[in-house]
Amino acid sequence: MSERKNRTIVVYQALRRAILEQALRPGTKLPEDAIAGQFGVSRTVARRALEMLAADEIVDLRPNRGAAVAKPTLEEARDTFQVRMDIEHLIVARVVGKLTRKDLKRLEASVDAEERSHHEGKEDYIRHAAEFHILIAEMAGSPLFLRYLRSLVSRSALILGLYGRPHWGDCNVHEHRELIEALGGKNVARAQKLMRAHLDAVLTRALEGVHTDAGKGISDILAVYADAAD
Amino acid sequence: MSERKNRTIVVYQALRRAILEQALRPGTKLPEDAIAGQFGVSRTVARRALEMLAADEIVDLRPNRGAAVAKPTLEEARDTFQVRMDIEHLIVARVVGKLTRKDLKRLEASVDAEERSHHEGKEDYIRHAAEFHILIAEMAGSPLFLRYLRSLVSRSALILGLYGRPHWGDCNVHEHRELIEALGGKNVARAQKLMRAHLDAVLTRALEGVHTDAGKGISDILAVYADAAD
DNA sequence: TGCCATTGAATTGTGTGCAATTTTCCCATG
DNA sequence: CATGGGAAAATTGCACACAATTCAATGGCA
Repeated sequence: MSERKNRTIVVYQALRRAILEQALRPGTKLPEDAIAGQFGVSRTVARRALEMLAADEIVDLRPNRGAAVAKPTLEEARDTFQVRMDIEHLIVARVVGKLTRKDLKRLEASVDAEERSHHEGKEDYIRHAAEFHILIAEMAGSPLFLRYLRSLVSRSALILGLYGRPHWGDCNVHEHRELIEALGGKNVARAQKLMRAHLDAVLTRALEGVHTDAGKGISDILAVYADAAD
Repeated sequence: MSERKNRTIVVYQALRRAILEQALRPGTKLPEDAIAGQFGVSRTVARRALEMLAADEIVDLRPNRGAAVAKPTLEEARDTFQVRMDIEHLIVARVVGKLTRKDLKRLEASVDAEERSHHEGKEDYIRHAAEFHILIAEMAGSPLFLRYLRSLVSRSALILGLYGRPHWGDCNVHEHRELIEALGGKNVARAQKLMRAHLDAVLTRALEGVHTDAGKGISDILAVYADAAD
């Protein structure tokens, strides 16, 4: 996705974060006016941001009927995870045995950050956990696969939040470390097996505890993200 | 790709066609004003169409510097064909042995149309040939894979036009028919092998008899298939 | 002559108003 | 009480104007 102009990007990233951290729950309507107002931009910018989110399949954009946080059906959720599994396998096949020491260091650093965030109780450990997979995809050297995985990871997070409660913790960190070790080796099948097991485990953990929460107004939720423009 | 409003779609499809039929060559600048004027719409619409084309990776959108028909580098071309090969293999794996008689009929009808167009000398046999692959992807039942393949097929066509001259004819039709037969069977590996051979052949035919300075890149693209012989 | 700053033309970025469409809600009617 | 019609409200679709940016050409100056 071409990195478009400043203002649009800021709104896009803020909304994206809000959605992935489940401040905006699936199904929440996202009127252009409300977003534009919250962020102090025009509808033009808000709309662009929404279009970018739609490209990520994180937002549903229905002609003349407005935008809403995507609420994938079970079928779509299944598809997302299946495709993600396939793509991650292909990516793993490409990187196994081809990572430099520096690459491995980067991966370890990412997991370290994830662990730290998690222990400090920060909410952004989710982002770190996602980043780990993105990093591997980057190392595969395929812009297309990287792009696909970016979208798939976002969508996965959305779905996990929809149907369960992401419950990532030390298990996740441990599995990531195991993966790094395998990626540094030469056994493609083993690395793929670990990847599959990891993704399965994430899904399983997420679905073992379900929580529901009443949706609040968009404005209230967005207020938090509006000024936190990092 | 959310099917947006009427006017935008029309411009989008027209431009897309123009690009894929090589009326607009890679590198051609696409100023919003010119497009808007040509189609009798506002820049707003023209821009939306360009954004959609950019999502298809058929148009390059550089911030503040305008849009242009994508001109993939050799690296990007390689990536496109590699990824397409991988994705088509996954799709084949999903449909082999699971197609109904109706599905097979649809595929045959598509090839028939392709053959007819080709014999009548119509230019749109290219579109029919592409449609064949899209149809298979539809039958895989995965919206995501379908979406990926749509983009990949478009991009492939663009690249073939860039580095060579698409030269699809009876060979193509024959290979498609062989593929249908294999897809109706139960041997996944065989169908995948045929798909690989087919894509390989398309590339070869497109690049044969090209003696431009792009020549040095040709072998580079083909090198992709040399080592990946599983 | 060569180089750099400045200006100007071309093109995109953004805000805003109005038209078109969809949704909602109310009320008449069976 | 359910239901269908039909305005009114909410929201997006589109056009256009102006601001901001980029790129190229020009002209001063050493």
